[in-house]
Amino acid sequence: MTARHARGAPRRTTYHHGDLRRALVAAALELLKTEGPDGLTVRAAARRAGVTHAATYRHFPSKDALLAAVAEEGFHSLERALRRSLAAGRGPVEQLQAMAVAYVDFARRRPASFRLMLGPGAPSKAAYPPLEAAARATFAILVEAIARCQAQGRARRSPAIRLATAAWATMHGLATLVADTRVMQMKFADLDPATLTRMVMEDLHRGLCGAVPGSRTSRAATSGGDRSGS
Amino acid sequence: MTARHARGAPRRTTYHHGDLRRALVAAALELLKTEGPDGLTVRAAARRAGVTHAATYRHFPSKDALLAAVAEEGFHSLERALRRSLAAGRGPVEQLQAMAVAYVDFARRRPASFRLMLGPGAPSKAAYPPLEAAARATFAILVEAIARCQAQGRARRSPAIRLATAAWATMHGLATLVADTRVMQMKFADLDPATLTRMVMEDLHRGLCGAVPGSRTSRAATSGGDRSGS
DNA sequence: TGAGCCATGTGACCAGTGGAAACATATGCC
DNA sequence: GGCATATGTTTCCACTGGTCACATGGCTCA
Repeated sequence: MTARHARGAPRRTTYHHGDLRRALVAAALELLKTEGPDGLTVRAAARRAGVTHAATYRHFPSKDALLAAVAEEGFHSLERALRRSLAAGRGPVEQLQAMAVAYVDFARRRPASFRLMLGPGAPSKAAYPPLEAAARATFAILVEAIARCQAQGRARRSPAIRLATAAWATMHGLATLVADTRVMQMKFADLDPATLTRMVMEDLHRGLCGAVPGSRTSRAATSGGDRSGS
Repeated sequence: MTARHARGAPRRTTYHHGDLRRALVAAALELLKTEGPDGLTVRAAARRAGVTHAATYRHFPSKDALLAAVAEEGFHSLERALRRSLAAGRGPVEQLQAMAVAYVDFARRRPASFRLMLGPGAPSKAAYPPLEAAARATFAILVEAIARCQAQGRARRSPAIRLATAAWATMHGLATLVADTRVMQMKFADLDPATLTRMVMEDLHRGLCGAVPGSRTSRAATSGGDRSGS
């Protein structure tokens, strides 16, 4: 029997597929969304594309390479989402907030993709230049937004990289928490992620303790805060 | 041939192992540290314990259960580390900072364990009550530290859970970035993680933009930031 | 002291995985 | 028209997590 085509795979009449590479990436992405990371196997993707699993290796040297292509697609999606969100905010600070919301929302909507792109098992960007490029382009938007915030004049003497790291770590941490719902131990589950993100970014922006007009200015924190005795 | 004992596994003379369960967890942990997550297979762990892979299933119903035991051990380690760090700081804010450093440092020292405990593929805590308990005990330390910060009087009107989330998201985000070194795109790699963590937590504490005496107060951010149009 | 139960370990097996190699087919270029 | 070559198929491999029948021997109890 030839090419046992699984359900969903349009019966192929021609011997050659035509655009198998794209089809494989699409199939893999679909599997990732519907079945999760464990469901994404080379064989399943090939089956879905109506092709033998070995055919995959004509287009990708390894499973990792296929994953890299899927991750790349994910970065493009994320980049588009970030750009869209950017249009919403008026000032740079609002823009950064909106981007954080979009970032976290991406992690919520497509957790498996998010993990594939930024999680532990992610394909090495060094090994796949296009993936690296896609990732870089995506993060550039973020970095620029942060830079604009600083340019706005409210940045402290801290070097840019430091503030950027704080912002990036915070939103990435939130996104990770949201993507891996199982870590939702601190019961903020009743808040929708967008609201949560907006709040946390606001906290980050204002600072955890100080900066509330009317409240006592946080002197202890600003000057040599370290040695404030117990 | 009986019990092909791999290198490192002490030749067993007795038929029964004696304490196989513990040995398996230790072997798995060791594999995790040395070979990474991919190297941690049931068969490899069993081999290292000087036992057939099937013997594993006398003590753990599945690989996942073994992983859960390893993760549990990880939480105990993390808990000890956090408690130690706690002793270092004088005030509650310094304590929180120290704990963040310890948390991130754990992620750096034992990235594979960290991922197993808190990453995407982590065993479901619902399925393994001891694991859940260990995790809960660990996070309790964190939550208490944050609560102490608030009790200190510098907390804003924000509900506790909100500030805790911000702090937790930030340090977890940092730890994640550190554990998955591949994401180190924003080139802060030249900073050692501890310094980086201390800095970021300080930023979180002070706020990204405000709280600098002499600079303009961030009016725009404090009032009605939420209902920015569209 | 002895018998046997039963926890524990073994060996053989299964389906499924990622990957390699040899073979088959069709497409496009000369 | 003919053939090189890109693309897909078959078949095989080592390995994985998991199951099952069987082997072993430490423990309890008569």
